[in-house]
Amino acid sequence: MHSAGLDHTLLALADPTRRAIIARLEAGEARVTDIAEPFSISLNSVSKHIKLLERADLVRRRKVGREHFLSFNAAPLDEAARWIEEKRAFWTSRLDALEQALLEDDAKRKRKRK
Amino acid sequence: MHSAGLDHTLLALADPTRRAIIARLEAGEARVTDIAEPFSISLNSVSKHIKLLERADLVRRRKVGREHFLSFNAAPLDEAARWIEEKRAFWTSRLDALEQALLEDDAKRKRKRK
DNA sequence: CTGATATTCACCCATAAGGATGAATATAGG
DNA sequence: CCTATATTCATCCTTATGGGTGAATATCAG
Repeated sequence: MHSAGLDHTLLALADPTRRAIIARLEAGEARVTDIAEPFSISLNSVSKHIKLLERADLVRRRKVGREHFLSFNAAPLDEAARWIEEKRAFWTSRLDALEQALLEDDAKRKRKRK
Repeated sequence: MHSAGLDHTLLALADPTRRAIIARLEAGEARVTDIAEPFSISLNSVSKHIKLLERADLVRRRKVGREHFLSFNAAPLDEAARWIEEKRAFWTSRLDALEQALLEDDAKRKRKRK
């Protein structure tokens, strides 16, 4: 299976703290300390969340001296979006088919009634 | 935070076995045994995977006698797709801005050269 | 060199995931 | 009633999350 990347991406997104970190990075690069500031958890815990995000390649790290600047990388979202949209498309077509069936049924009833 | 649903949805999707189960359900309703058949893991393990999918409301159960018919419910995908697409959109606009900057830079260089 | 700052590393803890096995429950079919 | 089938429940094991604390490392500022 070619799904390890997708596994890591979806798992990384399946946590509110990590989604908040990503949202924070939309405002631009940030250091670990900056990212940790709004959260009530320890700096260490945030560091671990960042590690999971890096494993999924959703976050990139640029070291300058003792500071680590993190940035968001949206590329892995493509595969995730593709998978989800494929399932949604399938379901939409299903619903369309159901609607079609209902319309045909309706038409049949009308024909009978006349 | 209103994210428990999203947490469950993304976590449920972050496993190849569960994604395969969903793919299987595209072919229509299936019993637990039917779903477990292609996998090399125990029936019990599959039962647990289904439970996670049900927690995320991605799978619905219809009991008929001793048989449980599972079906796919795409509704939770909407919220997941919305979140991901929002981040992708942000990033796309970013890339557009970068491209714009590069084009302007290019134009400037051309002007200088003439 | 010394002290402060930025991060991680090494552990510890609790809980959950993912797997297995064996027993329990419910129902279908003689 | 009896047996086979469909599924779950109760455990157990291993590994991974998500959190914490304290020490180690690296770098900046005097």
